[in-house]
Amino acid sequence: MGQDASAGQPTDWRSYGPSPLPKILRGALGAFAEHGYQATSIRELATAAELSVPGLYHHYQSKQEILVSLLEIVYTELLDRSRAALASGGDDPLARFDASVESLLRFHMFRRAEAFVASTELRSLIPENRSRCVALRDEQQEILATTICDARKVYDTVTEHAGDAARALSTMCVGVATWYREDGPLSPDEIVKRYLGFARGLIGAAGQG
Amino acid sequence: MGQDASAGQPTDWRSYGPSPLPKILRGALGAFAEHGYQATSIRELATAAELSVPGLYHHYQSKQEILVSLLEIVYTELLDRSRAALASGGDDPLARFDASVESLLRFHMFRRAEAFVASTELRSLIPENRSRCVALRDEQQEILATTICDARKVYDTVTEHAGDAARALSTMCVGVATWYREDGPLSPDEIVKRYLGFARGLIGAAGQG
Amino acid sequence: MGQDASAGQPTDWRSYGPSPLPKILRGALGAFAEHGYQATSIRELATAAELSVPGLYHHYQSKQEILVSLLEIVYTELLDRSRAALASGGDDPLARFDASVESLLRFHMFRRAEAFVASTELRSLIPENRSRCVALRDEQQEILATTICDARKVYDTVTEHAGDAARALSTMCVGVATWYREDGPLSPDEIVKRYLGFARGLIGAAGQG
Amino acid sequence: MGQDASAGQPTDWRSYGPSPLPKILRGALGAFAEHGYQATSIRELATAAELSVPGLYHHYQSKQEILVSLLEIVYTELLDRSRAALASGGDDPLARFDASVESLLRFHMFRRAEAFVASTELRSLIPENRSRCVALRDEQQEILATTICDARKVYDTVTEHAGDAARALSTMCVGVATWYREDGPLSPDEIVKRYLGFARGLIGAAGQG
DNA sequence: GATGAATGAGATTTCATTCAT
DNA sequence: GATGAATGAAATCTCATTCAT
Repeated sequence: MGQDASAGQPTDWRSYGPSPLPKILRGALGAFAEHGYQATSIRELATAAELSVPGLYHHYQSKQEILVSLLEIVYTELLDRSRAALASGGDDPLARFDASVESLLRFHMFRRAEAFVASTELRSLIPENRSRCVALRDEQQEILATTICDARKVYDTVTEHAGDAARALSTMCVGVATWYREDGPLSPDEIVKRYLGFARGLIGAAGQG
Repeated sequence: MGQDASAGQPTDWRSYGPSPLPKILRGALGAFAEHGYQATSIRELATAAELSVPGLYHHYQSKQEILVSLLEIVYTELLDRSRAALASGGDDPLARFDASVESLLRFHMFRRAEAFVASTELRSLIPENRSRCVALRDEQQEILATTICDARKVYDTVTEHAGDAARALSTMCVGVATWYREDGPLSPDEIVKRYLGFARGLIGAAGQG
Repeated sequence: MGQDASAGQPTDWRSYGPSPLPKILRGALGAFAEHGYQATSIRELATAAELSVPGLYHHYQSKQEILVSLLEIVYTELLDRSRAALASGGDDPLARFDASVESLLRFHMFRRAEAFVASTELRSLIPENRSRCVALRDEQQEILATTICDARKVYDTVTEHAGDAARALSTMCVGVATWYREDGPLSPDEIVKRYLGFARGLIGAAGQG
Repeated sequence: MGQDASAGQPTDWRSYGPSPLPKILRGALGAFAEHGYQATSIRELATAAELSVPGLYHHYQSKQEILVSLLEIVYTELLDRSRAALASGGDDPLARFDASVESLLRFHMFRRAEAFVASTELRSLIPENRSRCVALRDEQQEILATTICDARKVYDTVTEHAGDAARALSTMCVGVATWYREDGPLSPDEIVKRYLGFARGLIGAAGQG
């Protein structure tokens, strides 16, 4: 109850299949991750999508539209998973906090390129598109701030500055996308473990739970 | 008392005057911060430097050279200040840790644009230039890792994974450059205070010192 | 009495119903009138015709074919009406001249867009198509030249240079399509009256008839 | 006195040297006259100017700017010559009328391509540029209307509709640019003579002077 | 060092047209 | 006839860079 899939949402926020991006966006993702949006030409995007240049324009009106489409999908998936994680934490504030952080971490490992591009290329969006994506990102961050606040209440540490802590914590987790490699020395589970330690310490809830 | 200048290094790692960049690099910094390296044209750089285009080429051989010159200066200043901060901490491991973090934070506030461009445009360097800059950055991070390790030894928390913690901590502090504004609601001192709290918690040394 | 239809020709060269163009050509006419042939895309033509792009190609083999089809219809209608007008003038040379001019004028008011496009886009036709249309136009102009010549004979003014006069006169009437508006200050009848005055003066037959 | 050149104005409105256009505009003129503005590519313009494409952009910011620059020069020369012609007519209304018409005619013969492009490509200007050129053209036409009015007063023909007559007359003269060839059967002087006949007839002042 | 002029290469985008369904 | 997808060619324009003066 409550964990059954509703309307195509990911049933399990911990499980990651292959990225569900359409071919063009998958190709664009790779190129943007490698050289950045500005340094990626339409030709590269077309090649990556195994299309001619006008073929690409048949699906998207502009390079900018490709970027927004990609980022909206990414931020939406992140938000969906964050919500699912939050819900899975039940009533225990610390469990909810842990789940939120873990979700953020896993996303930045299993959707490494997506997350990396989403954070580095926000600046490449035109204002209108950017604000839509920033809204999604902020909503996600708000979840984190709330769980921090709640967790701190229970363990009677300071409950102030939850927003600052959320931003710091978020930055820390987002940074994982910068260096994580599937074939690196640490397994995702191990990374989650270590970072959860960092995270609890950061909010002043270490040693508990 | 420990503040004596050594070899032209900044006497006080806490004090920031105006950025000592040559005019061309100062202009480039602004442009790169605003639009990114790729999206900035040589003409914009020349205009920002109040120079003609060939005049600019008189000083730097290429756009790439402008970027690498800028980033080397920035990373070098950061490293110098980190070393000075470290030294100012004397023999107390926790003081050394605090100083390292504080130095990192202050740099990302008072050299906001510099730090932002240095981290976002590393990718725009050609491999050879990039590795030189990465080496400087890594050296700075190594300082942090060492202080973490030392601090933990004293407070008998885990001494493993200091590298991970250093990376996480570093990411967190670097992120400050993304949002800090001189006219924002928080003073630099206040930010330092809060983040030092986060930092100590993160490495498991909260409540001490 | 002289108004009997011959071979589907318009009975009355003075009366104008809605333009009898097929839908595709009507749409093309509007687009060509507004932006010109070169600046009009096949997609615009398809949209204007409420057809898909391949649907449009089902009817016409190319953009060029659309243009030539349109222009041939227009020049043919103009020629037909000129002939009808001429015939309606009976044996009176001046009446024949007046009718020719009036017909030309009315066509350039009531088939304003058609006439405008026909004259401005002749140059956009490939040579083969152009020569067919030019032949039709020249035939029309020849009618005018003949009536000028005949009218002058009667009123013993110079009968030379009828070709020049025809061209000048024709240009003058064609120009009406450039500025005439249905909701303008002058009624078609009023315009005809004034221009007939100009025309008679031009050929040296003023004050007569 | 009065015929000496003042400030670079053409001393004699009847005499035409080679067109004083800068090389780029001269090349553009030829191309626009041949294929029209829309059908002329930047590459053709560059080739005609014996420049590379970016070389062309060094001098003009856009294709549109090339067109306006050209048209403004053309309309300005036409207006200057019209004023000079008017002045040369002294106090005699008919002489002033004749001079105005003759000036218009000569311009459309000796600046054939210029005049042709100026009239056919007005529509290719963006509104702002168009209105500037239209203002120049209208001023020229206003001169014609005034002379018509004055001439008619003297010969007690109708003085109404001078604006209509000016437009009709102007159109007629402009049309000369469509067909005039230097190596054609008629000399400029001969054409002027015939068209002056047409013009006087058109305004109802034939047989006089 | 400033200036004006120039360029090869390449950017994004649009074109007319076609084909399988 | 409609549709969606595709493409080679070409459009306008900008880039980093260079050179003579």
